[in-house]
Amino acid sequence: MTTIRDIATAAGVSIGTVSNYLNDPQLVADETREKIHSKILELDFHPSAAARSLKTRQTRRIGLVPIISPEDYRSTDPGDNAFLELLAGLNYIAAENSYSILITAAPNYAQELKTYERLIGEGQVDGLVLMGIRSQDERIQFLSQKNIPFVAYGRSDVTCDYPYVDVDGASGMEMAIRYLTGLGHRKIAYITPLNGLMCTTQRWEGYVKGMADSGLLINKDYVVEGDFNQRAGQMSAHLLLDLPEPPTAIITANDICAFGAMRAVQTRGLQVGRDVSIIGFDDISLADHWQPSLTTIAQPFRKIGFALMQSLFSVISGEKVMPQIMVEPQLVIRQSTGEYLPV
Amino acid sequence: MTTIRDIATAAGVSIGTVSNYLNDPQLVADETREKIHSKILELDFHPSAAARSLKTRQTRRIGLVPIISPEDYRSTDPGDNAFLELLAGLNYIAAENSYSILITAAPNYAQELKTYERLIGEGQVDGLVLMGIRSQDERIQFLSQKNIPFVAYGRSDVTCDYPYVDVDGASGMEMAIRYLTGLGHRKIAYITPLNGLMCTTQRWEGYVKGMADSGLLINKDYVVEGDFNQRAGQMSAHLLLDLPEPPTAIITANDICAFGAMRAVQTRGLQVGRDVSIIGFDDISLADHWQPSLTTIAQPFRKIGFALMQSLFSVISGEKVMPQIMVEPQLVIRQSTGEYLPV
DNA sequence: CATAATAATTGAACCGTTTCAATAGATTAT
DNA sequence: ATAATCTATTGAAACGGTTCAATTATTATG
Repeated sequence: MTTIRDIATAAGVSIGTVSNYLNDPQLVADETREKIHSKILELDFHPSAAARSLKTRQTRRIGLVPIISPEDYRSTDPGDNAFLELLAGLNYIAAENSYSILITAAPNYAQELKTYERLIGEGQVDGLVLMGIRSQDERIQFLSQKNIPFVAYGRSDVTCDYPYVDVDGASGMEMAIRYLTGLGHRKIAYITPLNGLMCTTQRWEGYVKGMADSGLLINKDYVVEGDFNQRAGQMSAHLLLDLPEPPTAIITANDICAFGAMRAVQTRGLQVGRDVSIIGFDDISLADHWQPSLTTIAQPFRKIGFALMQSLFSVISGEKVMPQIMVEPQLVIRQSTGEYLPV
Repeated sequence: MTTIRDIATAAGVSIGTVSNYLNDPQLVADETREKIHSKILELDFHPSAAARSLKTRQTRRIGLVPIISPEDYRSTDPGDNAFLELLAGLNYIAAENSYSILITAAPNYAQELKTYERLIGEGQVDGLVLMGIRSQDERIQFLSQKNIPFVAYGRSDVTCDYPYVDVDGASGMEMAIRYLTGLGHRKIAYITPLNGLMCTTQRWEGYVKGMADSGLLINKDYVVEGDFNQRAGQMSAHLLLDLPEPPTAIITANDICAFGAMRAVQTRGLQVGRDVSIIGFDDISLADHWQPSLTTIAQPFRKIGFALMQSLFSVISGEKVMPQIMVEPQLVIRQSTGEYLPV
């Protein structure tokens, strides 16, 4: 293994000069710079990350902590496709700044905080990205209080102020309802995301406001507590369709859940988009390729990933600003929604 | 920040003893152990990963290098769901051994090897996991030659011997063909994965052997070079169905591709499973929830992740064995395939 | 009882960088 | 000619652990 000492010896300078070259090449004379440069190539030198990090207290790594049990696996609220898009976004900006993403699994929620604490305590990462933000999220309180750099993908109802990037879920819901009422729908059901997640609260507010704005009363029967998977969508849709007066439109927790709901509608011999309109959330790549294609409230995950990483960098660099970015979702209209047809 | 010195002082012992406690508690007397233990809790001490790693040359990190451009993103051949399952598998075993996964994006294939080199050179990771194994994969040659610990998810046609975990794609194809011919199909088309990937070669061998075993000749028109996305499946299926004598069964590159093919079949007013049988590859979670549900050759991604990580650990620990594990895929029969009905 | 063996602890060297005060040499100002 | 300034380089002290030969205390052996 080549060390900075080998380079110094080979180039006939002191290690201090090589270090200068590494960190600020301007500091060394042209001739010396050339000599060091060529020796580095020749001897295939890569400065030790550990030694660097020990001295500078910088790791150029960002931590991400999914919960992974042997069977189950919930990194976050965004589903597979969404999560990977987000990760790609994070990673792309990270790589541009020679950062990497360190993924450390926690076996369950009980170990979660410990894992964050260890990651920071051991100096494994410079900062953290939080996903799947919950109500009264302890992670936010913990990290804020300890003054550890982080960004969250999502707002929370905690007392402290913290940096986040979030999608305006309420506004998305309002758009969806405005669109549906515009099509003549009045019986608009809603399969909610998981209870306890902040996005659930926010979207609910949007649902309430959207219904009120359109002069519609909320029918408790039309609101079903759901989840992010097909099974939940399917079961919830069946519940809704079993009602004496079934809804004519259903807004779901996310696209995957919407697929399940569509399935339920179809197995009853009804036609999605004509008999029942269905709206998803996220706009994963499958939404456009589904049969019929899915109308959905799109979150630009890739860009959210960019924004999260950029925000985290500005937090890490100690700027006094606290990034709090809201992203507007977009309603993408496809075939799963259509005009209300009076029977 | 608490250091080992603080603990030593507080507990009234030398730092050597604290170090012993950290690495092999048996070495220190019961009484001393207790004292150190309580001081560590009290002072919230976490040993610095950098300092440790500098001395021991161990990082307890495993590297993974996806290719991420601002728009595109190909980590590997497995699609979203598959990749996450694999990652969950890796991460779970990693976490059990207090390892983390370090994900570092390379912007393109040209930068790929450099990224691997840097990761190892800087001592960022103890080993690497390779995915999307290609023909004459330079990564394998490079890492083998440099004696860097790694495992690959897939065999390759390189001259050197290396550790891998792989699914027997050929056997999977044979099973699929045996099953289809058993249903009476004789015109069996095949949409291949991306050219250049080793899994493409292996599955092709399985296709050839399977056809031969069933006494069927290979019709060049029935073989279409495909890809892992819906668009490719859709276009390829259209090509096949446009033939004067269209196939009655289509085996596809993966499930997502199969979804595209199903779409093509359906838009022509044909019924999947009756008029045309379709078989996917992977068995992602959607396969079972698709309409009609997809018959597919299942790869147990989660378990493959386990095996990859375990193999990598045995390579890292310097055992003389070279793990080379073959996993049998399984044919999962669902609704997208059915008996051949003579017209 | 002396000696050998065992157990517990210590102290210092070392891992490979960064950092910064000190120095040498060259250039400019007085 | 001397002092002041600037540029390029040096050398040594950190950073926070691990490791291992040396030391001390304790127990077993002949």
